[in-house]
Amino acid sequence: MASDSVTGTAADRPVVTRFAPSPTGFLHIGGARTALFNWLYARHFGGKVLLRIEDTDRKRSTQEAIDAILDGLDWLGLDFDGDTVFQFERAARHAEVAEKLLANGHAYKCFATPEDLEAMREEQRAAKKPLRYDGRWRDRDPAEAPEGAPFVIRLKTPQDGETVIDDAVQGRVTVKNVEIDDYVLLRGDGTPTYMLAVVVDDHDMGVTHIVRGDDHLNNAFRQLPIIRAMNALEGGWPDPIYAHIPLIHGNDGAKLSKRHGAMGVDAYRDELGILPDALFNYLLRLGWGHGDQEEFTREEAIAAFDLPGVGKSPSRFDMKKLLSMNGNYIRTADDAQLAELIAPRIGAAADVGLLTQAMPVLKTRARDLLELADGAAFLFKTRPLKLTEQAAALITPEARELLAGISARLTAEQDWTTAALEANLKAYAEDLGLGLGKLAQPLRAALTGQTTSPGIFDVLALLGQEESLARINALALA
RNA sequence: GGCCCCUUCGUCUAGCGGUUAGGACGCGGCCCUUUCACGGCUGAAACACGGGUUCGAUUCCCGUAGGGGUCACCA
Repeated sequence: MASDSVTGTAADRPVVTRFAPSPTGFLHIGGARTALFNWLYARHFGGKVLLRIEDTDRKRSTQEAIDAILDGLDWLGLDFDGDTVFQFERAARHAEVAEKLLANGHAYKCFATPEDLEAMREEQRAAKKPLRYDGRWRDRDPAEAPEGAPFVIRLKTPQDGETVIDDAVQGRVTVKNVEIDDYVLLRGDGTPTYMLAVVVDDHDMGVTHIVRGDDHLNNAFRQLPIIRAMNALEGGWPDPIYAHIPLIHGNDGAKLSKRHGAMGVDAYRDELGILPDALFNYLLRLGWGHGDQEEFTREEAIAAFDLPGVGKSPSRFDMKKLLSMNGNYIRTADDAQLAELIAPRIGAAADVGLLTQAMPVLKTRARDLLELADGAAFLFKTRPLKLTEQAAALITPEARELLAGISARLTAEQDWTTAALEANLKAYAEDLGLGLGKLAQPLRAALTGQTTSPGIFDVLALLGQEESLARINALALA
């Protein structure tokens, strides 16, 4: 079973997961899915999900990015427990741990300059040897360093044996300890590196399960020695359970490009008109499966989600499928809510009441909010309507004559309902010995300016008698 | 290059020694139909390759190939 199951202790504690983005940009698709999986896992087991902003890179971290990430998470409906932790504020605690490691022989001062190290790497490259710190100060007496020379603190990692991680997603992974070099814990200016900060914060926050992208799998082997050293020193530092989830690639198999996932989730909302539930569901199914089920409510997702269902191979982002799923969600979404969502996209003329009324026939025709707004636009067009090229082509002299006939009948129509309108015009078509299509298409062009629209009787009913007749008469033969 | 990970239809996935290899997106056809959609039915489409293990491999093991990740005083 488990190698030296220090992991057993973390498994016995109530689940605590965390999402730890670095605020150097928006919340992208990969980050959103990592957040989602952490959230789902904690919710499934009745545990907690914590949020930590990894802002120790002062040059690249921005408030805008923090706001964008928080906003994106909120939009997706992912809520976090406890207060948000800002990593930079904890620098003193990180340094404290580094000092403790140093004082107890688990770390040491390294006086090598960046130039020394670059030269070292250059040699290694030339010799085609692995690039890694060679431990030149590991066993050297600090007294040999020039007086007052700057130094960093490096972790003294084990040199023999191997480290085994039973990853909840990747399975058992083994790395020889010689592969892990003595990396930097505390920089020359006394600030902590990421490698130190994550470990200390995860411990202090009580994180039991670390669910993150598998680009961090190698890091786990570097972080474990800190945990083990601290555990040896003061106890209470059990190995966490690791779950390294595969990354998401673009649909060409390469890294996410600007066209797809590299956009922030806010762009999915604002520029693509994606519903949060749809993105939630799509992301859930990207890299995770549960039998044949494709659609999940949040409750179902929480009930069904677990790590064994996460696949081990990277997945490609497929916009087509996202759109298809989004269309499914639009079709089942509340009419009034959809109306509120698209009204701003239509403009000042938009009327939420009318939009809500029209929504049942509009929403089967859209996969995203932009299409939905486009589809609704005819309702608010002002006369004279601008016809599309295809629509204009339908308005032949014969069609104008038909429109005149239709106008006469509809002017006399007392019962302006879809059913009555349908009966009326079908009878008319029959009287003329024409297929309904012969009437419907010119009528559609006159009413909407387009060749495609919801059912023609729905359009008439929605537009109302007065507006419908005005649009028809504008093109009917006088 | 070293190390680590991955490999079922084009894509997301189900499968956890014996299945006509299932579903979804996309694609083709048919039906519905006033257009476009929706919906229904239906078709084409996959176990990367080579060795083992086994009565039997998509499934277990080892290679090969391909893909990805990672090698900072960045996170």
